Amino acid sequence: MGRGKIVIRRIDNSTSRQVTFSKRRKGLIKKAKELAILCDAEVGLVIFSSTGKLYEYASTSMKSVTERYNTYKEEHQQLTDPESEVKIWKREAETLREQLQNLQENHRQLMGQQLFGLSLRNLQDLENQLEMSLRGVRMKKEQILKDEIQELSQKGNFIHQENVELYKKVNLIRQENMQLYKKVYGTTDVTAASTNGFIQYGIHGGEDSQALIQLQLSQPEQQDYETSGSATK
Amino acid sequence: MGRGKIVIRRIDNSTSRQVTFSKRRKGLIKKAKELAILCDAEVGLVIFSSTGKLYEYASTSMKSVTERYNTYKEEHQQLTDPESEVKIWKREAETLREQLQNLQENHRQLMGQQLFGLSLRNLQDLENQLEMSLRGVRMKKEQILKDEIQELSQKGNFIHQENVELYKKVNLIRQENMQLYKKVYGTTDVTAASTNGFIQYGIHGGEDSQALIQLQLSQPEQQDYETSGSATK
DNA sequence: ATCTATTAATAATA
DNA sequence: TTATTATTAATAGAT
Repeated sequence: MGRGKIVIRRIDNSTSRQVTFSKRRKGLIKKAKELAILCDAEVGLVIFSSTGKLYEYASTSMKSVTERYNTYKEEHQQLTDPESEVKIWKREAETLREQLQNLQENHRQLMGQQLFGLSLRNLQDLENQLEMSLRGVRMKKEQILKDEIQELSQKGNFIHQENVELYKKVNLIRQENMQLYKKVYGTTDVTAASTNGFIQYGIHGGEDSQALIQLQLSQPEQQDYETSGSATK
Repeated sequence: MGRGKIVIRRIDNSTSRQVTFSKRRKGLIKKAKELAILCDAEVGLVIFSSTGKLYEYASTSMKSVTERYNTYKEEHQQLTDPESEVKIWKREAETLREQLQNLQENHRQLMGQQLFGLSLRNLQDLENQLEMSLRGVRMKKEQILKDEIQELSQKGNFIHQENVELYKKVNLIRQENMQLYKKVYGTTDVTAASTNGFIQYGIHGGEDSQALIQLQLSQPEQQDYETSGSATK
């Protein structure tokens, strides 16, 4: 899965080996995590690099894994030290672990799982909670979309305004042109002028000019789309 | 890297979870082996499935890995007791605290709070999750209600049956009564008997008796309402 | 570290 | 479990 196929044997080049180790170690630990989460498994992983450095991952804790492993293997080992500060930290860990478990149960139920022991009342509460959550999420979603729309709208208005200014200038210049035209050819040939559409381009030029402006506005918006990086992966 | 993208969260469907576990476990162990060989590393991997089955891999041996692991921990934390074990427990607490915080954030979001940093895509996922949860809760609720209805229905049928039996007995006794009546007053006065409605109460007494029975059945159900202690609390 | 062309893993499906 | 295959994910090699 790289620029070329490789054979699975010790990489001789020390640098390459180091680099590959770094990449693959990361990948391995990622996959170990995914397995633990996806399949609700308890995973422990220990890696010593060829230089003797230790890397480890445990879905619960390495202690938990090794203890379970040893129990599973029907062996026993106990290492405890009655140091007082140790006890304090053990208790701290225990407290946290309890909180974690409570939250996990709650969490599962919010995820629609583990609904076994629940009464109708509990389920009703859960349903209400989920509906409220959903409302919150949807409101936030709409908010984002509305903000985006507003931003675009503002930009649109700004550009529209710019265009109006430009049209004013164009009109002025055209009027100047008409004046010059008169001076050069003598009498006013209004029909010729209006046929060229000069007078049409006023600020109060009616519905057509408005439509024209809108049409021109719709083009250059793309560049400023930065909200919600949905394509960012 | 399959037919579709997946989110890394516990797979609900038990069969899918089993299949995925089987595949990914194989993949993980393969990659652990490759890392050990390619990079000359010592690797130990322990996996407990959600059903409690143990799978393991060790590039050398699990004994070697755990021993080296423990040695490393001891060395790296400068011998044992006084401050080092405290550090271990501090780290343990830290790990748990992190897990707790992750779960808490996730939890808050499931509760519809703390939606600030979320992209449209994240919100969409959340919304989907909440909708799925809601479906689960509602299904469970319906299940309970259906079960209750079925239970009541069964009890109803049972009591109905009892009533049918009782009516048979009543009819028999009435017929006996009629016999006695005859014996006492001589000739058969059928009109008097039927006017009292005796013969009407047969097992094949027609639609009316059925309706009557139904009516009487609808009363004494209350006492057996014990599912879902909605009023318990 | 970062960037991609490629290979490898695997999700969905049967 | 195994096999197939369309896709995604990992990563080898290069920068």
